[in-house]
Amino acid sequence: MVAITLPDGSERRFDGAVTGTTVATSIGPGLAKAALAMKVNGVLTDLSAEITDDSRLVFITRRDETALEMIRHDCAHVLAEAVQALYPGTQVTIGPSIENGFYYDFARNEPFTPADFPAIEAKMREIVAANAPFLREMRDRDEAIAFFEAKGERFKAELIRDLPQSETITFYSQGAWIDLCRGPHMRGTGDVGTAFKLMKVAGAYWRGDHRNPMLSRIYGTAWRDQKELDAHLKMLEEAEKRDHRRIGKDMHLFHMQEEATGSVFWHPKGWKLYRTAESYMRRRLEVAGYEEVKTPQLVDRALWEASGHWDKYRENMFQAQVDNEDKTLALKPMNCPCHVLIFRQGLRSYRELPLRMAEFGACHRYEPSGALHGIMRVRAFTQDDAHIFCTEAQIAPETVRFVELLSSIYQDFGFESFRVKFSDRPESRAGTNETWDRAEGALKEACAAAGVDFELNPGEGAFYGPKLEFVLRDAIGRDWQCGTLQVDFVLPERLDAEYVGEDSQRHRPVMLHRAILGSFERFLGILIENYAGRFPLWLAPVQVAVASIVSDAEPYAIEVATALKAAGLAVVTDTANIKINAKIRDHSLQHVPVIAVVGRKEAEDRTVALRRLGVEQQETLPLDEAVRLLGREAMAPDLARHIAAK
RNA sequence: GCCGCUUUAGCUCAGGGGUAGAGCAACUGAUUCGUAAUCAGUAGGUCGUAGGUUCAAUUCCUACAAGCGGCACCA
Repeated sequence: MVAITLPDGSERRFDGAVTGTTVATSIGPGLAKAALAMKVNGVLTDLSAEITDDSRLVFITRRDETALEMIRHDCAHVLAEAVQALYPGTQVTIGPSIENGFYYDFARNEPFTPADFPAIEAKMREIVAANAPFLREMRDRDEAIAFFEAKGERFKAELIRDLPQSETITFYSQGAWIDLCRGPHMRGTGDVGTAFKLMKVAGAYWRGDHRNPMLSRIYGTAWRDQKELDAHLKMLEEAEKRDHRRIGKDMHLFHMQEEATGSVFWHPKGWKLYRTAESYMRRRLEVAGYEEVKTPQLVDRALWEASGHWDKYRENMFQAQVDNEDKTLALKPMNCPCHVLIFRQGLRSYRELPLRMAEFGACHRYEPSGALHGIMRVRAFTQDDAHIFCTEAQIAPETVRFVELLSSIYQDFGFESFRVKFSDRPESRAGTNETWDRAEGALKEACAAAGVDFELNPGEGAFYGPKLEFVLRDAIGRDWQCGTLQVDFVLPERLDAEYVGEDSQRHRPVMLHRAILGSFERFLGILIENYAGRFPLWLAPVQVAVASIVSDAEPYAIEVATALKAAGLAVVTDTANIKINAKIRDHSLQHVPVIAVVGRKEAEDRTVALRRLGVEQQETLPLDEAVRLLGREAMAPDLARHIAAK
């Protein structure tokens, strides 16, 4: 007797072992048709699996999030079958479901191109239409290895060899095609449906290791139905319009060119945006108890040797020599060693701790060519860097303060939520295990105190200490690390930083490396994408466009612009001899938040007609009132709060 | 760095072995027109760079560079 408990609490009894299919059929034909898989006591399982003991059972239907993952996984199998049917000799490797879709890595001498997609997709549709059932079978380990080796599938054979001995080897077949797979799968290839599309090809290293051969990866997207697929494709199209490289060009914010690969040429408007962000950060840091410094770009290699960078990081450093001097200098890739040098000037007291030393530090790193990406990943960038010299006991309270500051700043820039990753000790590291235990422990405690929910990111810490990474997303869902906080017991030791404690003895301070924006370049790139170029008034590089309707209003337009500029606003004056419709269009396309229109009427009445970006409705105000209003609205959020609090 | 793709006017893109074309932008002129494109005209290109094949290359081939999509990297 097997008792099955359903989510509504009802129970059904069966004489013996029973499959999910049988249970579903016993409940009703609707469910029998809709059930794609099931969860038995919380474990996702094939519908055809036998249930031998009393169990809680939940059926998975197409509406469930889990079903979407299964559709994608199954679709990867369908892709693999199609590819092997069309391109004999292609070896299969792995093909998981991922966010929005799936991929499959193939080993083939000639890589795939998007031109192959129509044929592959057509074959996939045939396979789906055939609706072959997914059949699970267990195999003996050695037999499974022999099976794949006989077929020339050496990657699959390698996978099985590396599975733990205890692992059951399961295969799934769909018609004549069979693959090593842990499962589970839906009932048959027909359940995949037709709402899928192959998206792109890419090279990918076997098992993610650059020493391994490169495989040919095909990415696809798959959804429950055509409507969802269309919505996703539409979303991607929209996201493309938010691309910071596109907007940077259209809005004349910056450009990049071959003569300075990986460096940004900031144009006047982009630099204005940059400076707005910088001034804001400078105020926030000052209020938060930081002291700003500036340290050299070029520093003797001796310092980098002492800090450990020469050993661990040299290949990423730009070096410089001078003809008649026998010295090697390096462009700083980080600011920390220089900050320690400032800390070491004079004898420090425990009374000075925590000492928060900030720098908008311009750094150069030789990033691999393939890593460069617009202004998000560059070779020359400016960090909103700071180092907090403190005692071990101060790690937790300083982390809490930092997280609060970061959250408030992200909110001011329009980011309501962000992800936090906790990266612990990497394989290649400095410092003893005991030191790492202490550092990781302190940081974890601090996270608890600050109420930070983090995902663990094992082995990804800096060589000198564990770190928190604050991650923001770009328009198409790529993650970028912006903020960071890193605990460092190593560098103070290496560079011999010390302070005199209450006990009159000398002690090592701990260093917290921390950044909020990360780099201005990356953060502004994400900011551009987040706002799609439609910045709030305080950030907009051009805040008001004053547009005249007739040339009679030109002198007044200039007067209006002058008054707005005097109030601190960034203004362009448009007195060109073109129609007001065209001016509205031009400035709207430039995402200017406010257009102040002046014609004869406004010139006579000494008013302006304000039009907000994308809003047809206008508001006509006396000039002085408009200046006051916009001046107030354009205030940075921290200053606005200050005024509001009064 | 690795795999693939791309590179033609300021921008977006078409073209193709016989030395280039559109729209928008720019410039000139007309127009003074009230909230997302006024009309007409003019000018604008070593077809990424360097080699090679050819009577002839921007087009075909090779190398390099940069960009794009991934992978690896991101101290």
